[in-house]
Amino acid sequence: MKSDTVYKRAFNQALDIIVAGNWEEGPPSETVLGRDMGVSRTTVRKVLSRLGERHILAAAERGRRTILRRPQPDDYFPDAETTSRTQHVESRFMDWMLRGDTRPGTLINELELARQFSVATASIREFLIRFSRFGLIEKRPNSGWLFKGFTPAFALELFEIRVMFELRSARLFAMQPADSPLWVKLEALRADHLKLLREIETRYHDFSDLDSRFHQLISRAVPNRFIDEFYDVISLIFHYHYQWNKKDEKQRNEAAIEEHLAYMDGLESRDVTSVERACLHHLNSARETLLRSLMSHDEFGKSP
Amino acid sequence: MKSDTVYKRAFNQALDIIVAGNWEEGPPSETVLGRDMGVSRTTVRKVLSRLGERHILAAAERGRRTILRRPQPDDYFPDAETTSRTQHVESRFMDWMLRGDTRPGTLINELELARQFSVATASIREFLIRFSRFGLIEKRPNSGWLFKGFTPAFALELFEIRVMFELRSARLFAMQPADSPLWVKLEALRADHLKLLREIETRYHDFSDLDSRFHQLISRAVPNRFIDEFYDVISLIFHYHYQWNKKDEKQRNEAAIEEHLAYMDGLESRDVTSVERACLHHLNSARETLLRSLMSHDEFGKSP
DNA sequence: AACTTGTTTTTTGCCGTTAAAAAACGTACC
DNA sequence: GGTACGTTTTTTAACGGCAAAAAACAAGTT
Repeated sequence: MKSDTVYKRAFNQALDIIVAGNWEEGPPSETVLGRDMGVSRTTVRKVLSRLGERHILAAAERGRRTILRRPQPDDYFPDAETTSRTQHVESRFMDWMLRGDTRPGTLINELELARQFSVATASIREFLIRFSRFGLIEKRPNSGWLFKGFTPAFALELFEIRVMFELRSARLFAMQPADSPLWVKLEALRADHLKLLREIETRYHDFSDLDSRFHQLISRAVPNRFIDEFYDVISLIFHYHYQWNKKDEKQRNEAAIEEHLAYMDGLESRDVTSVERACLHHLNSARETLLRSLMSHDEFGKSP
Repeated sequence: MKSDTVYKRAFNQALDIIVAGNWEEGPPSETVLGRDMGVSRTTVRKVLSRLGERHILAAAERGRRTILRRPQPDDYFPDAETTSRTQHVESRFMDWMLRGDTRPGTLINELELARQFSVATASIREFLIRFSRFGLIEKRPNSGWLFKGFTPAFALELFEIRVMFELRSARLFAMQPADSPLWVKLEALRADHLKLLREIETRYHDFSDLDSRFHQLISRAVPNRFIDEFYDVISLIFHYHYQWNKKDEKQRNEAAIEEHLAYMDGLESRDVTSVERACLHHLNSARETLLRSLMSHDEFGKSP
């Protein structure tokens, strides 16, 4: 059956809101609550009912509920129970693919994965169909899925497209009118970059988030659904890949921040040539990093 | 349960082979047969067994089966029984989307479509997940799918990418060495274009096939899985779209053939500027055609 | 009339199961 | 040892069903 992670996540979220002291006057209406937490009223009512059972919230009295006590750590549902089946399958699969000794050419067996991840085959199937657009697996009808490998060839093809898309978006960004709100956002992002650079010693893994915010800002200046979709591919690849490859993370990120700053200078100069130069410089070094990491994985982690 | 379309298609295919007179000495071994028809031995045996039941093939005698009679039209399974569930859902959905009065912003209901197409919801779900990469629908978790519409905006975004990819591929094609087999293939394709142009009055719908062969040839010169995948999007869109919009088909195709020929001249000149000019000219007119057709559909077919 | 909460209906997400199809296993023949 | 065919096992494709979550409906309140 369907998992109740939506409810459990919403419940934890409600506890956070109470802790933050936002319900001093009692919670807002069910409808408003549902909108704020992004769930249906059905779920809101389930959350409120549990808050009542646990004596955190008093029963409604003349349409007003009051807070009885401050939530404690053990009121929360554990994190493991708040990740949906879909997320679970995704992370297990990425792990299996990136960390396991899965070699290019391997045939993926739905049934086996289902057993291994303890989910139904349908969940695996749906995931694989969704995942197939990332270009790493390919369907063989009435047979399994072919794993094509997270290989240098994959990285090169990915970056060929990425360069085309990013150059296009960077050029269009530089052509935005001076009063566009994008420039303000870019300045804010520059400030975040500078801040992170000062605190690089301790906060260097926060770069990954900054990186995706930066590239999203550029590419969303003039949106195109196919480019947006492609960025989902990039994000997922980098998300899992960097979770696995921590080597030289600090140096890599420090260098990338400098490249981003130069890239921003280029954009603000509005000079196409310097935009392109800075953009290419950054993407080339990103490609090198990814390639180097794939090679070393091949050499030390996977050879027979 | 699973449909037996694989078997039925294979059976019809076997009848064709017999009619073509290729089994005069009896059929080859089950293994070879399976490889040739692209099915497993299990299916081959089912086919052979039915051929026996219907007295088309005699029982094996000293390892040799012989043909008893020539297959008749009523030996064939009807076409309707040879289309897989997946194909069926695809064509029904495209019809629903393109011909029906489905407006942008409509929420797609899995259950309703399942009932309408008489398939299980899982089949619809899987199709929608696969289809979502075409950028026309978007998932709303725990709710349905949002139909974003086959709108001019969609066509413009599609062509923005198409132009980027095609210019890249055309440039790379023009840079191929003179002894590359691609040039031979291009010449053959040119001949097909000229032939079709001469017989345009009667054979004008054959252009669609020629068009996709031409663009595939160019883009596969230096392959990139993401570009290949994007061409699947283009092919599907054009396949169903032109099935529906027949207006001015002859003139449109005639003009497109001329553009293709100019494009080929550009490629063979190996001059980047002329390649780009011819390529852009063709793509611009293709975009115009699609846009015009979308507009007229909006105006006359769908307005309330 | 817009809002709020209680109740019912519908739809999604997910599992278990079954027939079709593939793959693996076994045996015999040359 | 390789190839051909009979048999068994495994896997995919697709259905029906059930709990979670959303959506629709209903009635009461301000």
